[in-house]
Amino acid sequence: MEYNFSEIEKKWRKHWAENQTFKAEDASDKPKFYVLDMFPYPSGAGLHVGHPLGYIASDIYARYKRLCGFNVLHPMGYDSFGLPAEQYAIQTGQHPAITTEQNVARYRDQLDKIGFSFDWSREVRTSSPEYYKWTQWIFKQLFDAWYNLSTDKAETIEQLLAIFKSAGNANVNAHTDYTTVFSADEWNAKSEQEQSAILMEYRLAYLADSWVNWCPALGTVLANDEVINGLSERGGHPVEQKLMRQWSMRIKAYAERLLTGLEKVDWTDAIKDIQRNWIGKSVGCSVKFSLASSLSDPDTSGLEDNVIEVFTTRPDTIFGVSFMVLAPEHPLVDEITTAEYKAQVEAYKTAASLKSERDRQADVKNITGQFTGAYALHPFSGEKIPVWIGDYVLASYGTGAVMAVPCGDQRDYDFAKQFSIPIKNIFENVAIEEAAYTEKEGVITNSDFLNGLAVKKAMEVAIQTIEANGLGKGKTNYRLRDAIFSRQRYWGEPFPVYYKNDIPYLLADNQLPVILPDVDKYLPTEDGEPPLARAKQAAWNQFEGDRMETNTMPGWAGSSWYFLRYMDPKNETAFVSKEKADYWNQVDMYIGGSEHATGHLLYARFWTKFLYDLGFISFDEPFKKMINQGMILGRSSFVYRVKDSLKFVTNTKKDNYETTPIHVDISLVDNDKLDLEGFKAWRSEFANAEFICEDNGDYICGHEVEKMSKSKFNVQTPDELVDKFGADTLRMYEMFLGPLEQTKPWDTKGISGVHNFLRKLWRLFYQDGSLVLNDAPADKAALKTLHKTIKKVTDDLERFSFNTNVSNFMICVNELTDQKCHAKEVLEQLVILLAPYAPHVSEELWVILGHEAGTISTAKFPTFNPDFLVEDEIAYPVSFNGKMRLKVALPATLSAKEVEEAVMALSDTQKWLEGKAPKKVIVVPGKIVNIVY
RNA sequence: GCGGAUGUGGUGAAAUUGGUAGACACGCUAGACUUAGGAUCUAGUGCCGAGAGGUGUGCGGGUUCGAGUCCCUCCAUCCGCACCA
Repeated sequence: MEYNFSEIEKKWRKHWAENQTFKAEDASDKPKFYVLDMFPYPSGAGLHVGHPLGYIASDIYARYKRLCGFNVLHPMGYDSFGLPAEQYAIQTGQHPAITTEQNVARYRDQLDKIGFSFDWSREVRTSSPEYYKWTQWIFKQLFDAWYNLSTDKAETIEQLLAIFKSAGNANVNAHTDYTTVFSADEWNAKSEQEQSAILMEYRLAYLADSWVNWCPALGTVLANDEVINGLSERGGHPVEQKLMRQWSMRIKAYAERLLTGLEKVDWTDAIKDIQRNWIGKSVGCSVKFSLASSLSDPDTSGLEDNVIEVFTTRPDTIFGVSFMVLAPEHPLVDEITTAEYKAQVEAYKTAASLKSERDRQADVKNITGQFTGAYALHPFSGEKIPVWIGDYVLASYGTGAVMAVPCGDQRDYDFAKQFSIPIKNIFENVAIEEAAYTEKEGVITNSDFLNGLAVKKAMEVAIQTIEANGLGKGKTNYRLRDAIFSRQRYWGEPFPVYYKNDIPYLLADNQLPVILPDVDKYLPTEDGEPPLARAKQAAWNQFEGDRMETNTMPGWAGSSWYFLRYMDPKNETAFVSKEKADYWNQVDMYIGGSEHATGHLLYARFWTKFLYDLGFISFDEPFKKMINQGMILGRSSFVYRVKDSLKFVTNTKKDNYETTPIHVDISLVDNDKLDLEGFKAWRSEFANAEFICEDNGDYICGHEVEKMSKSKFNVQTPDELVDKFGADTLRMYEMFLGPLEQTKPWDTKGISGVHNFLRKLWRLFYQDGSLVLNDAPADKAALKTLHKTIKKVTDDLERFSFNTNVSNFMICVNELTDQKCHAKEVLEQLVILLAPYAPHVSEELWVILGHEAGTISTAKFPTFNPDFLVEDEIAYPVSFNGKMRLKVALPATLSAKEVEEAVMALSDTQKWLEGKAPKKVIVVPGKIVNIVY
């Protein structure tokens, strides 16, 4: 019997599907283990070999955990709302649901071929109404919640309303920018409209006018992380700034908890650092500067009522302030600018607003600014400080204004030099002629009550004094911004929101889901309204008030909680039941790409914390451990076209001609050798191609490692490899490629090595068509090989070293082959070890070993017995001055002293000593001998 | 500029705590076998050298009996952030 992988694999996939082998039970005596992959967006292109890499690793781990006696949850689904299906709909008119359905079917087909142990009964799709009903429901909870800083958690708006009605907002400590204080009576006297507007300032999901990244080509708003270098991530269209009324999520309320929560999770430092950086915490204090009116300019009278509030991380340098800078968009700019400077300030503001965010950032070297004519007063010295505007100050960070300390900040220093503003030095014994002194150490001078204090101490004293004088207070700022939650797209979740007199209201729970209505076209309306504005009233399954919300939710809405839905995917009365959420709890192992560091992974943590605050789940971090698989790069092939001709020259001779490299489809290339006829047939323009070949008549292509993409013709699909070599080979080969986390080039050359390994394994069972398995007790060498392998495989799995495990299996099979071992006793254990990696052939061999069909996934994982590894002899490497020169086999029982004596007695030792006496002999028992001479 | 990661044969890589550098595999060389199979088997394969031997983990230093591994300087590549006060 031969190793017929295609029949074996087909048979077992059918068996698993029919018997629901991998269905997870919601309750079990076994401990639970949740292994999750980041679910894919089902794109039209299907899977390439890079996609399954993480899925294979997680599948191996899930299968391993099952063998270790865990109740494993290992689900899969689709993040099926998204732009490509919508773009396709715009072009063809085909409803995105149809496109999505087709793509999902193709993905499923491809995934099935690889033999994953997913529990498909739990599949979720973010675009199905049964799923997005609950996405809408969670949105409702966010709308109906505020953040209580006193309890440091989200609470319901109902609770907040009760306080407002009985006591006003004076004692409410909420995360909000709303500063007006009102009493209970005042609140109760307000109109519904006024109350709604105030509550909006507290809600975690809120409507606000915000500056957004507007992409005219896509007709939609994009999140910061969907914009790359001023272009849209999808499509590469230009993006501009625009003020729009948008739904936002008050994620800033969770900034500190998102930061501290990172300490509780087992993620790589790289991802944690990206998130920390994104949250961007900085500690300092706010300081209020009052404005001075000028006697000579009557225009400035009354200015002293205004204050400019700044945020600084260096309150210790307050006496170094020699000017202030406001962002051009700062609301006080118009008010404080004197008549003399009006025109120049207006011109500067206009110039700044015309520059895109991207230009402003790209233009760091070019220092620009404009004096406003106004002066502020130093809070301690009372000195007059000129107030400038400059676009290096960002309106969206801190207070949009800075106190400039040129001696301690390089940007302030450059600005001062540019505009000849005096620079005051407040650092003792530090030269600032060339550059600012930005170290946070040293001693402060020229600074009144801070004189003689070390920087750290001066910060404390400065904050104390500022607070004591009512000039400001200690404050922490975060760079993290609230997340815009509206998109002007069709293919996303509709909001469970309607408007009456322009006040937004939620639909009732029993009206959910609000189903995506049909529209005639998937484009924005002529007035720039989102596509849903095209829907006729009758097209909505729910319609209340004057109009429905026509924005849809962003892509990250559905993916921020899908891991919870897998726990209870069919629940019609809750997004997940409390019991099931308690049972399955956190994701124990999450595998996916690191590109989601500031998007999905941050939002999912935010929603998890929110749902935890409201008591729906009992954990506040979703992903306990995470591994980020590296990208698999493609290997592109090139042909070299001789300039102005249809001649193509082989790689080794291309330097003799003037050529242009052209990407050629990798399916036409085998081991760099081009299929000439295939190439001519590939594209009509090459039908009459001529070739300048190697001397043996072959045409050899050049190659380069690049990202896989259709346009580079270097996409390798898993399907053809599965057909050629089988899923078990593909699974093992993808693991064998290198460490999971590493970026690595794809190359099919090595796949035969893995395939040959499986054939060699098969030959331990069948040789020349007949079964060679025997019941005889295994000899010592075979047991040693087996237990050595058990140990290595277990250890390597625990540290997620999937690649070295493949070689462990190869070594094991090589040794057993050399030993001519066909003992059931040994092979049975080996097959269980291998089952997570090569599940199909393992199932087949398991049956051949006499077990019931389909039971290997519940077998017991072998345990390592060190007794089998005990050695009688150790081959000691002997080095001289650290260089290994010879080996000597000595009994394992020898003491260090005995080893030394035995080694010194060797004639070879004397030879290497060249007659010199050894100065020192180091013996590490069981390991090595080093002789220093 | 800041933060993170990586750098080892012709190629993918291994070396978990400092202890034989290059396991395992691809490729290549030579040979065997044959029912010609993306077979199988044997031997070899870091570099220099006929050999003895020398040399070798991005560069340069250091610690140590011993360094791919620890410390310092520098270089290169990749990823993320970037006027964040």
